[in-house]
Amino acid sequence: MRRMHKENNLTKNQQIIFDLIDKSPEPLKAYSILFNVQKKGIKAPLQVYRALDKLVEMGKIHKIESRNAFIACQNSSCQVSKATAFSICEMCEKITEISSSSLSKYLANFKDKDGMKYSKYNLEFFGLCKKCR
Amino acid sequence: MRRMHKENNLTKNQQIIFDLIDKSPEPLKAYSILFNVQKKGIKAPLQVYRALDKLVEMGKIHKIESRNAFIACQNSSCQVSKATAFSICEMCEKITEISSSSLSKYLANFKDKDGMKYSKYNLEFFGLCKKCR
DNA sequence: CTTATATATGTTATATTATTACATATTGTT
DNA sequence: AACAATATGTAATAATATAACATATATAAG
Repeated sequence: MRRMHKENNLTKNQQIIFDLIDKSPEPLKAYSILFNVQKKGIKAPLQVYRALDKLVEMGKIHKIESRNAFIACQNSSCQVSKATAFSICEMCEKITEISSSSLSKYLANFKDKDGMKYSKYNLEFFGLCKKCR
Repeated sequence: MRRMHKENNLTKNQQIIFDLIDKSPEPLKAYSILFNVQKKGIKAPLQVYRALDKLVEMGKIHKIESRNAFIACQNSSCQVSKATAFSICEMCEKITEISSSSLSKYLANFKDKDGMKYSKYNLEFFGLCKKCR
């Protein structure tokens, strides 16, 4: 290996796994990722989960919590993901990252009754997409 | 058993599991629930998951997706839960249901770029609670 | 360049979370 | 009483995720 992570470069495993997720039209699950990268030498679940953790941390991908699946960041790529919102079609499972500045402003400034402000949030909307309606 | 679910009554297993979650100060995980209700005759994971599914469907409890844990509804109890928001302390894991009419109004009326409106949402905020700050 | 430290990888085993499949029982309705 | 719908019981297994430990590579400091 030439070098590891200078600046924001990805390591070998991270790159392999990011590429797969990034070119996928739909969110991928950890073991489906594992299956798809075995030919590239990634053999164990832990290797996948470690790369996923780092990629999430960097904001390159997001986890769709209600689906245990991972999707490449579709917004301001490569930023740390502290504020995520997704649209999920309950029929066809099409999942899209929502990019709405009014929504993100509203949520970033939201304070609860005790005045607690939050450093991070994840929002998942459910409904029917155009096709499925 | 005398009767099952007339009106909104819970069945035997649902009641046992709801009572446990309702009196718990913190969200409970499925297998911790299972362990705690084995003395009451509920022996298998599936019995727990089935009751949990129904209770979520009825809005008596909510699932905290990022934690795979279940919490009793703390808002308008016993309504179908289509709109949920939680506050999660990343230090002590204290989790609270957020009850803010402005937030719920904002989200219930949110439309994305394509004009898509949603029938359901789940929002999880992360930060540090009062004690942990 | 060499050493130290942090980060990444490889590997095995195992823990945790959730569902499939099938049989039986109870409820509410006709 | 007969039926359909819902709930329960049980065993097996699938799917998701982490612990523990060894090795390798990268970056920073001397």
